[in-house]
Amino acid sequence: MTRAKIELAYITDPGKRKATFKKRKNGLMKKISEITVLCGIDACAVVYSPDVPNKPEFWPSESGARSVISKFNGVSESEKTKKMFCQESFIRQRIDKSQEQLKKLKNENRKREISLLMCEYLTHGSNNLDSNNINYLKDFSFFTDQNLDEIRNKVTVHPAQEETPVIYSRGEQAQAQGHGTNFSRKRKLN
Amino acid sequence: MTRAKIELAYITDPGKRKATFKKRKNGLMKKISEITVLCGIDACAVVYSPDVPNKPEFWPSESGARSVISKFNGVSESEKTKKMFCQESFIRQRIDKSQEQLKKLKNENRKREISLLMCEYLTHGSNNLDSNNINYLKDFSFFTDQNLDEIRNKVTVHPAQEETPVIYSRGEQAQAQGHGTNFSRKRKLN
DNA sequence: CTGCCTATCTATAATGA
DNA sequence: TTCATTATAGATAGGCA
Repeated sequence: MTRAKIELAYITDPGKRKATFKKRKNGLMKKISEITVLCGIDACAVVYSPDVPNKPEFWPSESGARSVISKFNGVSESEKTKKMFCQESFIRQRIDKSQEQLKKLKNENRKREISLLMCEYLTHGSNNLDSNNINYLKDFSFFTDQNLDEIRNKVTVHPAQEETPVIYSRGEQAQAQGHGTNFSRKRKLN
Repeated sequence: MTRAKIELAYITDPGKRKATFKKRKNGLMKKISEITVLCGIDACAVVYSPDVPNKPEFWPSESGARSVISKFNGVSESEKTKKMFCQESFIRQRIDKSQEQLKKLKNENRKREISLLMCEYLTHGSNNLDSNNINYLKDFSFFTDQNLDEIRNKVTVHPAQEETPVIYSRGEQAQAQGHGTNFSRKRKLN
């Protein structure tokens, strides 16, 4: 309870000073917004918080304060801010796009890698399927399943049309030779 | 006597509005000087009086206000700009990195594509090298040259070691069959 | 207008959770 | 440290000179 009359002097106790600052800062903000609304005028306040030397706080808002201040030094800050925001979102879009493209390429790359491995295997027999290659078998079988689904789909929809790459149909053979896995089959989305 | 609770809305009566403005303006000034002294901080307010559109009033003093405002404009703006610049360059770095990775992946992808084509060609003969495939011949030969260089390099440095993929050595045959180009040869950088 | 008055409203210092 | 409380200091709307 405010028993003590405020003595208009610097508050030495840090805790008290901080508390007082917070309360009075809020009060100030309220007063400013009130006079602004009641009297239909422009007004603003700028306060440098203690312990945060370079981060002033403003009322009624930063843009509002900037608007008021720029009135008398003739600079429109809102333009700047807006411009910067646009630039930033543009850059973020570019990043997202690149990342997506990257993802696609990685997948495509993986697919081709597996196909190459298949080709190598079919050309030289199982002696090349050593411990270094065994790690590819899962993907091998997965892509084979995918290709099989694709082929069957094409055969059903366009029975006379055969565009499936040769290597992919070889992949089917390879799987038929006993390298199937329990990978779940996923339909290819065209 | 303040019998009526203040309703936070524009005061339509000019006389009342003016009176309120004057009182509240003084109160505001007092509050600002108080918080300034009590908490040892910099603060200022700028108020545009009604009927005097282009002549704002300042506290704690015009020079004081200008000092605070210039701090506000100068320091906070430059900080912001700096920060934004940092953020922007960080984002640009990410973009560059992504683009570079993209480029590498594209190249790798191309290489594998060509290898696949080689494989297909070797397996089924030249009847598959139709007009759709002819466009790949340049890259085909380019990568073959690259692979040849790589192989020769390895043979020179490690004569007993043979790790070159089979398809690549097949590529050498393919080129020997007469598909060479005038592509400049680039040494592979390990 | 300009101040002053005063009943009431508002802000807030000190305290406790 | 941050909220909620509360009693008191401070601010102020409307009236009046």
